[in-house]
Amino acid sequence: MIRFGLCCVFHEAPIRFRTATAKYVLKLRSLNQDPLHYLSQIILDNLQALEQAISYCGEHHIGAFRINSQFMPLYTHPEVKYQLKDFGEAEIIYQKFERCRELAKMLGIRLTLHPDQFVILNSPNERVVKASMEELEYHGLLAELIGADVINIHAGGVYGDKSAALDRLMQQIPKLSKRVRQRLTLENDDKSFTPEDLLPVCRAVGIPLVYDIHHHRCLPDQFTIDEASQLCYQTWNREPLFHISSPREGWSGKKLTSHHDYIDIHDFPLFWLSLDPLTIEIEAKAKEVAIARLMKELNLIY
DNA sequence: AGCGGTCAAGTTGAT
DNA sequence: ATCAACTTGACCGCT
Repeated sequence: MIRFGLCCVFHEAPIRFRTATAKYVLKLRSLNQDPLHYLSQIILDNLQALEQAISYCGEHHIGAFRINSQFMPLYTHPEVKYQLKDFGEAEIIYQKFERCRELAKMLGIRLTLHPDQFVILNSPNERVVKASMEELEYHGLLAELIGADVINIHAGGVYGDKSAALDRLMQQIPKLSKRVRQRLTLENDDKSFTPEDLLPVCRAVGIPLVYDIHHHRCLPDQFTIDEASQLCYQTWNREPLFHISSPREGWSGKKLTSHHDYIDIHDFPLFWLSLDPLTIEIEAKAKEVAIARLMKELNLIY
């Protein structure tokens, strides 16, 4: 069984997640107003949106949903930081998390997380590494609360010495909590680290590799797409996860890295359909509309 | 209601 | 030197 995953937001369906800025929260505090109430209201709204998102996926044959890192906004911000138990509405929030977890389980919707570009485990700057570890621990908590089995990150920067950079990455991973390590995955990127670079790291540390075919096309290595797909697939101890996208201006355009509204069917390797099981997250700006079109073009009848 | 300025964080490469 | 890109616009406040 192949399933497609939607990333973070909806294009047409009226389901929206909220965020907050540190500036505004700090302003509330300076005005002696209660920022916790503001933040808990955002989280409650996000929980309602998540429930809607999971239901939508269930109704539209979308098998996975990636949750935005800002689900609990500013959780790790040095000047904001809060804990759920600080909220007056804490019990309701925990109940709604459980409700989302159960709904996703009942509908068979896989939930994933993708911490953003500021999580750099291999930075030479130890403050960056420390902040990254804290951010990952927040994702571990969030993953447990919603029942996500993937926390997917990139390998970080190169800093002029790729193998030293990968060594530093391998040093940091064992320091993470179990609930993060059990979910942590690496992904090949479009500028620095190929599947060839990361496969040995993943094997050594015992974490899976998310294969991003678009990144691999932007930054190829010795492996063909078929070979990389197979090798990445084999790193998984649970249902494998791949990414796909198409370049905004086509493969003859000058910027290959920005995403198109839809997936060009020619960019989709048909042999992926024989990989079972598999989750494919669709990175296309038209979001759920792009998934519907892709499924139709692939003639997948559910 | 609509719109504009603004928003935590790191690294890379295009301009 | 500056800035866009990266998983992604959404936030408040002014008119």
